[in-house]
Amino acid sequence: MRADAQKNYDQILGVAREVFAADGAEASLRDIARKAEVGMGTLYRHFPTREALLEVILRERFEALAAGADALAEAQQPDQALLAWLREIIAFTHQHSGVLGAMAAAIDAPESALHASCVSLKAAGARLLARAQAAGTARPDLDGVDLFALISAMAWLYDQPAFAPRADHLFAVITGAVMGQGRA
Amino acid sequence: MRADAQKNYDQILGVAREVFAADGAEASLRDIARKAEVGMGTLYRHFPTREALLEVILRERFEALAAGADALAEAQQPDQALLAWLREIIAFTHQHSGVLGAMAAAIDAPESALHASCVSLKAAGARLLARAQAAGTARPDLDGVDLFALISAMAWLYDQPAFAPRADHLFAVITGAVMGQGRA
DNA sequence: ACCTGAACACCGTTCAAGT
DNA sequence: ACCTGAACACCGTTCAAGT
Repeated sequence: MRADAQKNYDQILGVAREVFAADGAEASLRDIARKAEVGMGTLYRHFPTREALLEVILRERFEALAAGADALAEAQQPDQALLAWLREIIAFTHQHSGVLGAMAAAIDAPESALHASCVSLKAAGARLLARAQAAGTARPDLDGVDLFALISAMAWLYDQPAFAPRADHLFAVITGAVMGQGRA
Repeated sequence: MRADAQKNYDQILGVAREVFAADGAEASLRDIARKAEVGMGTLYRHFPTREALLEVILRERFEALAAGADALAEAQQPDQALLAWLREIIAFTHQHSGVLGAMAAAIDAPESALHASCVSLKAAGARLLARAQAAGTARPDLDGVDLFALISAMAWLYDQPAFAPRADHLFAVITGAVMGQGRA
């Protein structure tokens, strides 16, 4: 890559990190270009879609979450590992509002730049879920998509100001249902 | 109201019903004004906010749902009444995508035109919940806001194309948790 | 190669001017 | 009183023109 192109690429990425963190996944791309001091065409050249930009920013976090799933599986009981991982992923989405909405849209869209991340994150969760199910500590009638959907729904709850104060409690209710401990 | 004003009011309302049903609660107001063949100012004169327009359109449905809650309480066992009402409200939101997101935002906003509807709907659900709790067939650690939050989250799941095929199943999982039957 | 910024087609909201 | 539609400040996306 040419030196000036590399500089613009880095500049856009740095600004986008801040703006997405502040405004969520629906943040203004124009605003990002403006703050990065590049033309709109430059932003589009480097990142043809919003998803492409999000993907680069979130990739390492996704990889860490997927790796974390396997580490937890090694270290803890099946149900505790699943629960700990759910806490991790929710803590992550909590700082990136709307990201799981974008992920949900990318699950069925193979052409989306976020698709691969969705699939591997879903698979990481599905492995933990299957392990807990084999141990009899998770509902057997859930699959990877169900788990992803429930995670997304919980992330959505955390994003709503009216519900955020109760979101930790609702997390416990929903994960309780996943663990088959609805009466806990 | 002047005759021409009344005519415009009715026209806007009729068009808005269709457009909101087709495009969801975030539908373009400009599009509504255009299809109703009125100027933007006319739309704003009659409905100063998007919420005001939504409220008029949804009010009778909300009232029916609140009345339905009391009718169910008369007719059925506490847990069955609550479950049947949850089905009703989800069926309703299913046809009006995004409406519960708008409702969630209005819960903590007394100035919103949707606020009163939120409160009465929340109260209707809370009555059914309290009755089931008293009978020992619903988790005692949930309140009206929690129930509203879970309903909203389920409506959000139905609105996501990737999750919609599993939404009925996830409805069963979540309501199972409310009923304290996570292991069902 | 790569960049810029205007152009285009949208949006919500306001308001001067008309009847 | 009430209505209209242009104006303003945004947005995402594209593309001719520049270096």
